[in-house]
Amino acid sequence: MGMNEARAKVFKALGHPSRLTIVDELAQGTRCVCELTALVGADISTVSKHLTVLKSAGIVSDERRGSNVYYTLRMACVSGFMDCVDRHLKSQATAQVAHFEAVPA
Amino acid sequence: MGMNEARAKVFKALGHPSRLTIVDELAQGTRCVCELTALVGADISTVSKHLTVLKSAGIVSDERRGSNVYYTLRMACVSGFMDCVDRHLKSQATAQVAHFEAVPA
DNA sequence: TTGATATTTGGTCGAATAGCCAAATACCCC
DNA sequence: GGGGTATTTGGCTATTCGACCAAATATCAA
Repeated sequence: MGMNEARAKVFKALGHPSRLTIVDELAQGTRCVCELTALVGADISTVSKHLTVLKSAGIVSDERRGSNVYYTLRMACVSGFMDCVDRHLKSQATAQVAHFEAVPA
Repeated sequence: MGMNEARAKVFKALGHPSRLTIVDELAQGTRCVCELTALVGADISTVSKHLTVLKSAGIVSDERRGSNVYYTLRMACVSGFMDCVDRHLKSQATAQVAHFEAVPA
């Protein structure tokens, strides 16, 4: 797999609202599938597949403990980039407002 | 658009090898569509559509000068995260090798 | 205006994604 | 082993994506 293909796989894995919700939660600590399912609010099989995507991109790891499977965030720097994206989105929103306000009524 | 939907749009836009190639190049400076097309090696209409995706995610901006359109990277922190992803991919590769080597011949 | 170059847009088609349900698997407790 | 809970996997459908080609648009120069 080429350099950019490997990178793209990571970004692609992060490119879904439910998966970002999961990553945000895992940034707080390890969680089991049932907890994440309750959080996301989709079918458990859907959440399981989202977790498979994150895992195969190397963003999370899983570990079975008894009848539960726990997932852990492995790419801590994701949170840092998330902050960067948020700042950017906010500044865009501001620019957008400024643009509208610049149009005479 | 919800918080995580907006974020996801950014990640999704970055989740394609050709678009990462473009972003890497634009990190070096502004480029016209023709330069990026040569770099990516796909049909110019395909590259144009990739640029539309990046632009609508707010990652790049465009500006026409004469008959050319120039694109500029607007989300500088992408490069920082790219480094983080690369470090992660490298450490995974190392772990993978270690895992194989741990298996007796 | 005509012709040439640069870029975007519309159309089509095959591949990939995301969701749900149902079935399979894993583990625990009895 | 059998039943119950947790999770994954397979199958199906609808939607989205990505690539190309062809046509439209924009700019420039003659």
